[in-house]
Amino acid sequence: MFKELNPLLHSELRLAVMSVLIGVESADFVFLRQQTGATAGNLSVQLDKLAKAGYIDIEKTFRGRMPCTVCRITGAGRDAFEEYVEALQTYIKR
Amino acid sequence: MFKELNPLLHSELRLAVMSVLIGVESADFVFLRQQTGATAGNLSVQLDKLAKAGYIDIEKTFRGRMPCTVCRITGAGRDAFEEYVEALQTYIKR
DNA sequence: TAAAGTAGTTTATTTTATAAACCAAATTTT
DNA sequence: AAAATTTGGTTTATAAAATAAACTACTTTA
Repeated sequence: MFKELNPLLHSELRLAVMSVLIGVESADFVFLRQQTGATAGNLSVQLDKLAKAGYIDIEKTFRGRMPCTVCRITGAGRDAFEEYVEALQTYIKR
Repeated sequence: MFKELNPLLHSELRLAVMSVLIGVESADFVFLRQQTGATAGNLSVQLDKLAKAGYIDIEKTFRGRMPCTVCRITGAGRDAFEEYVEALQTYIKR
């Protein structure tokens, strides 16, 4: 009847992040913050969770001496997102 | 960019309940349990939340001497569900 | 009449989401 | 040039949420 919703993606902020990342080659912390409207603390925590799940890669570099966090979606992330959207359809399609 | 997801509907079980109720005139506790696969405790709590939000009406009657809880979606519930689905589109449509 | 099942509710626990507080470096103000 | 502010984050604390476990009350079955 209803497919299970991956709890890692069933979160407003993490879903927004994935939604941004699926459409771009990469996105840095500041860009993700702008797009999602999240606080830095919340974004930092949720990015870590996505990275630990293997859904995104996080590259921490420096631009000059300022930290710069660049994120990319992984293949597993793409798959999980697609599966999540399919599962959602079982709840919302009439 | 992203529309806010109504936190009352952004919950796997409550969303499943609403999804069932939107398609039927009414549904009792046992039917909702079957359709969603939820535990009785969890279902009871989540039904209360939906009722408190005005998204469903709960009628507690008896069938013989056994309790019987009948649920119906309200107009507000229908509206909220529709808005939630629209908000979701901003996250998942490519 | 004891055991098991039905239809739930209440309580307790674990997870989660989120904000607040913090840190280090850079920039701006006085 | 010292002090205050901003930038780009991380860590910690707290409030809210989901969920299961325990419980109640009644009924059916052995």
